Amino acid sequence: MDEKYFPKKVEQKWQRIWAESCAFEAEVDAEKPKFYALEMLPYPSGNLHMGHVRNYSVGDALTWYKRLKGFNVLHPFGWDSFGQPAEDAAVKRGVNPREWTEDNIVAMRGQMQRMGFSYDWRRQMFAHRPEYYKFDQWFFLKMYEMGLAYKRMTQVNWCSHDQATLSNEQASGGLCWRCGNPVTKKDLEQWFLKTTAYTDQLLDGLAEIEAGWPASVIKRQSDWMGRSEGAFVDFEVKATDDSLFYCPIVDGLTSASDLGKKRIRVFTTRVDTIYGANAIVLAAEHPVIQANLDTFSEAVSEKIAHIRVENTRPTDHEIEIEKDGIDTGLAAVNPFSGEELPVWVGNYVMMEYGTGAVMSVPAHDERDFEFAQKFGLPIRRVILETYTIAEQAPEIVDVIGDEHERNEYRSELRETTTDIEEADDSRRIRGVGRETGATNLERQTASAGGDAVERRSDLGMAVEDERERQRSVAFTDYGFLINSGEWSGKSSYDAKTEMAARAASGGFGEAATTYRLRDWGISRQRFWGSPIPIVYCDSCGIVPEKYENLPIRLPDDIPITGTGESPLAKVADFVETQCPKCDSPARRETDTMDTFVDSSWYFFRYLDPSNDEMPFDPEKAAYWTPVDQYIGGDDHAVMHLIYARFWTKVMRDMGLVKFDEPFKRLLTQGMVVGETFFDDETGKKLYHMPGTVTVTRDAKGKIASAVSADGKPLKFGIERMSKSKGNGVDPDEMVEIYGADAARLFILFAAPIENELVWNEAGIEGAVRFLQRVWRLVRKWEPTLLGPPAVAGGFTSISKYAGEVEIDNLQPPATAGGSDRKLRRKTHQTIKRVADDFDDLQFNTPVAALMELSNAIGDFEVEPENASEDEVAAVREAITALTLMLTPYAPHTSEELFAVLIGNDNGILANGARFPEYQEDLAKADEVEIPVQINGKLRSRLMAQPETSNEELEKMAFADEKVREYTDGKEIVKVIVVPKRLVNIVVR
RNA sequence: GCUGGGGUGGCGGAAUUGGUAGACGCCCAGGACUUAAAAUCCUGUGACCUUAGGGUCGUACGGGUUCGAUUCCCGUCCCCAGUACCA
Repeated sequence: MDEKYFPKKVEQKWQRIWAESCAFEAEVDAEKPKFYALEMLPYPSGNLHMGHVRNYSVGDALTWYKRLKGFNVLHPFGWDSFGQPAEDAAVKRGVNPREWTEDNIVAMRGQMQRMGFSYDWRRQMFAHRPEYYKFDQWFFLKMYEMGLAYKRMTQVNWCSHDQATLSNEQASGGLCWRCGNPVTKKDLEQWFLKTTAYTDQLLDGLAEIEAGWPASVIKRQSDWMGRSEGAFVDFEVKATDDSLFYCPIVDGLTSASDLGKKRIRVFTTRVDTIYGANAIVLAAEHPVIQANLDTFSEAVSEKIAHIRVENTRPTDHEIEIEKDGIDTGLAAVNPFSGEELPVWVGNYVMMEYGTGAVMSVPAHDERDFEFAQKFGLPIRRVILETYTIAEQAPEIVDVIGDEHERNEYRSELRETTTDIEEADDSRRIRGVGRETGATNLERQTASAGGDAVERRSDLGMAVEDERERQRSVAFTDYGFLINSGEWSGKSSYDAKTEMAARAASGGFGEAATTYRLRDWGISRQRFWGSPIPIVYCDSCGIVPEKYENLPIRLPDDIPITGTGESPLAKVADFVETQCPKCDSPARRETDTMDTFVDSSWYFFRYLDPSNDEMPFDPEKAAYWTPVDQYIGGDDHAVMHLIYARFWTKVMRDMGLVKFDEPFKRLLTQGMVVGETFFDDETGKKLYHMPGTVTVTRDAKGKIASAVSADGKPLKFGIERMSKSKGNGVDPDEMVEIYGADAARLFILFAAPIENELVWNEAGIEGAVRFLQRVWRLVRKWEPTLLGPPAVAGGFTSISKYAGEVEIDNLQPPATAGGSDRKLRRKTHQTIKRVADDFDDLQFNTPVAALMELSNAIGDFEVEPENASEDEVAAVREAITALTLMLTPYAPHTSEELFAVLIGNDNGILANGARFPEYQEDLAKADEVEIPVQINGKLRSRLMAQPETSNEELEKMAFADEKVREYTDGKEIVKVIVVPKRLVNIVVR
């Protein structure tokens, strides 16, 4: 073995051996448990950035671990290679999108391979190649047959200057990203996939995967789909001149009963507040408004037109839009109270959600409150909060609310009530025998030590102020109904359900559920995507292509200008075709599919990448899928992960797969950010590489000033690392300077995987140092180490490449208690820690454990030349285990060291080696340290056998000199002994 | 605003889920080796006090529960992320 560790040499050697031995190629093998490890596929921008490296380093570490644990691991890679950047490059530089994409893939694959990631490259998929997008089209046709793909009019962002459709990002701020002209909305016919047909399944399925997914992702998906349970309520409309009023009957929005009544339907989640309604507010686009525009006064019509125009303006998220609206002069009757309410148009009501009409209840809804205040509408309170009620009925307090609220009340109730009852309804708790109600302020005063009587008199004013403040905002919680006719006195929470039922039985509404999730618009007026396989025929209409005509190929060479409608529309060869039904001349659809289509099912293509008939063989899918672990950035928490889940459910309904959820477990890794320095004169950004920037820092480690190599002061900040930001560390450079193993080790050690990672150069140097230390250790012991490997589990089954290697199952040395015994204990404790952490998907803490083990080997008192057989055995076991466990972080280095250990250069780790086995009897400590506390303060420590009884420990504690100091002459109140943990003596 | 997640040394972060707070690494300081430097190795490294044995404080802040709280409960402040008038 080389005296020094040369990462580059080692890495190139093992990358070659792995490739030659096809080490990472996996096939279906019913005998072995499978593990499908998947990382989100990248867009081939041309450069790997550190975010990618982090993502693939985690995935690869897990892959190595599972492989060493004996799983048949599938670890594939592919390219999300359709999409806008290729078209932008074509526009800007006149390059061919296909060539540009292919070149980028070649460059990035080279970078990936230099990092040494263990992929089965045979299974690589490319979204932009016809062999793949053929099946995008295949799925589209299937969904069309299933009624899940349909076409309808919708609005797109449109730049009339460039004659181009724009994505929301390209139209941000309401201006075209290219020419800066204002963006308008344009109606276009677009294809949609019916994701809404699966909304409930997508929501309910979250429960199935909840345990394996980050809570934040589950939450965001659930919010995105936005299920709200509530009720529809129909309000009868009255106009001053009824004969002029026209109520179009629109499904779900309005209704006309047999009595000829004209009704507007509102959606509300809080029917219980309906007695507090002061108006009905409609969206400007509401059909009832639009149908009756001529009956309104000119001022009203103008205002409505104005609101409508304002609504189409793309909104800037930062600015809160001021409430606006107008009274139409129409009236509507509250079906519960019989009260007549004015009908308004309001800019805060959206046509796209619910029914485009709301009942305005200012006392109990913040938006309605704001609206009522602005226009001087009456505000009537119909719910009182629980506390106020409690004063009237002091025996029983019902608390209805979320977990947090209930906790808050529960802890207060403990002080003031004799009994707490947890009701069956998990949302409620009930305190019995409560003394008094109290406001927040009173409770705080009380807990600060105020006397009850004094509190009431002295703080009376303050309490009133507090109550007044509460009246000045909308009260949106549940409570008890007042001013609500026959419902007064009821709990509003219960009334909500009962009132919805009343609406249904009275024929003026029903319980209803609405969703935020819309159908998925997949049409893109772009070139670089899968063509939608549809033909328009003058006689047959919309005709799906025949399966045998797939793939509908993209033309090879077409001018791309970035303006005008879909570029494909300009290619006559593409557009002109024959009707698949009647063979007469017809036109092709020229829109292409959203690239999210490609990423919705790519992970199934890996299972069967060259299948020409089907997207994949269902039998192969039955073995490999679902994905056991998916890893990627949380920027895909919503769209991609909902679409992929939707696609899976559709495939299940098509009979291709037999499960509901594609990803059992999801890991979202945090961003990699870097300190970025700006040269003020040139505007250039620099990443802080050694020697390029001199930095001074303040006491907190924050940058105080930065100076470039040539002495110029620089500006600085922290930004996401990427090529486009100009602050990306180039992975190739990392590999060149430090080696791939060190880069991977550092990136996994530096922070928990879900945290943001601030890249710093000193840290990676630490990783190199650690690898060098391990290298030196092995070299130091090398003369004594040759022979069969020395750890149980190390080598059970060995592949054809490496040859058979015997297991050397060491027995614990007879002379327990020496330094060898200590090292063996550390070795086995480490094995347990590392395996447990990997199983928990923790990648930073095992490194610390491995460093400790390596330090322990380094601290071994005996030199190799004087070591006894047992001592050599202990060291050999420790080094063998260390090397094996280091593999997921530094596979090249581990292979090289392992080859030294066993004298076999064939790549044993990649070809059948096993993770070391933890042996409990060896890990067990001979002695444990027992801290002794007096009144909870640490005063002394005892050494004891782990099996020492509680009584014995107590006796030992009292015998301790230091303990005596604190206990002599004191009364012993209590002694707590926690076995193997501690002794706490309470004295007075 | 709302929702979710957080707040532990100079820094990244540990802590068996209620039981010795600060593992491991980085930075920094001192020492050994060297003609010298680099590399390497050793020592120290939460704060304050100290009679050198230790003592006191310390996990954003204020309370509570407990023999014991970074961990559980309540309140306050701050940071990050998501979201945006979703009725």
